[in-house]
Amino acid sequence: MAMPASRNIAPAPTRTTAQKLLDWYDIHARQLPWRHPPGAGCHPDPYRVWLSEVMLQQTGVSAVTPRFLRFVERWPDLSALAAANEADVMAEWAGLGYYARARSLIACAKTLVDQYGGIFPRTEPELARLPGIGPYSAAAIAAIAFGEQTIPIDANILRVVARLFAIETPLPAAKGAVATAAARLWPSMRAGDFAQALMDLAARHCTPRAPDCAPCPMRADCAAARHGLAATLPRKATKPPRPMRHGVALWVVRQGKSGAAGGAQVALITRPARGLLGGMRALPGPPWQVVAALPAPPELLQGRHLGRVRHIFTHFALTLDVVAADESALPAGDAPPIWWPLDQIDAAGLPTLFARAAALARAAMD
DNA sequence: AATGCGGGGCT
DNA sequence: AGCCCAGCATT
Repeated sequence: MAMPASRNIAPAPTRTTAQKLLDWYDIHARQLPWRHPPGAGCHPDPYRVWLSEVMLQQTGVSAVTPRFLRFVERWPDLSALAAANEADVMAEWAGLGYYARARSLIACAKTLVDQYGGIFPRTEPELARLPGIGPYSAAAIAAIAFGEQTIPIDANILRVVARLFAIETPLPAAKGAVATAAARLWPSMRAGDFAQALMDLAARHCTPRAPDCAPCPMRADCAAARHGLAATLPRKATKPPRPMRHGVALWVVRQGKSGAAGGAQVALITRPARGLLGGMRALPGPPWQVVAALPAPPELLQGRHLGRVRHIFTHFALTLDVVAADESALPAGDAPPIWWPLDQIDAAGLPTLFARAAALARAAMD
């Protein structure tokens, strides 16, 4: 394979580069609830490492931390999670996004209990066979929870390595070169600490937009810093524009049966298990349509227009009109709705889009 | 190799 | 308004 475009003319970073970072990490490691501090002498709980890695897939530490603490308080170990009600787990995950992660998490817990005696395998290839654990997470769990000498490469580590070696090939083509460079950089011990050290450096100093190179312990060894390229790496192919979709969410309220539990109820559905917001509860409504321009609200009066919610997904922008409607407006052919107590809507586990639509609807009804 | 899949916080 | 993030599964 040809070497990547690189300005790594000076001697390649050596093992001392890694040692500099480990020394920095021993002082500056972030304290996180799924971690043991460096030098603790034992590895953190694999259950917590696994859960944190899954939550952290495409999700930031600040968003994950409170949700992680809530989750482990509710299900403190693997057996508790494997025995959990699946709808409860999905509702607990609501708002975190990428809901296939939660379904894989449940499947993985059951697999571990049923086929592995409730014990995590400790090698990278075994871990990578489990649901929701891919190449990165398998390597990360093996290194952090079991001390295996693996090389997890996430977006943070990729960024730091691309800069250290001034790899100018655009992503995703640069991944092979980054893996080769990372293997050269990696120390022969403390693989887990080294991975987490790279992540902490990436979060604190080697940031995507405006890296702060002055405090970096590896600055002297960084080819990008020498060439003033740090802020421009890694390079990325330009992304296509985001198309627009439009939808209608129905707000259908009925009076519950009289009695102690009586009260207003709102119609919810459970979305299909696969696909967008899969397996999550939602407001009913017809399928969303791709549009070139938004329809004016008066065109969609199947009921009283309560307001509009705009929501950005990864690959399209949605405008959702929330409409108060009669029970007869529910899409024919759908399964019967779940009649959820209106005063407990916050406990329904709605993903953010529908939580915002419901909040808007309740405000508009007052 | 490319695509689908959330959401919030940053600039 | 765009870019970013402790990626994975599917095709």
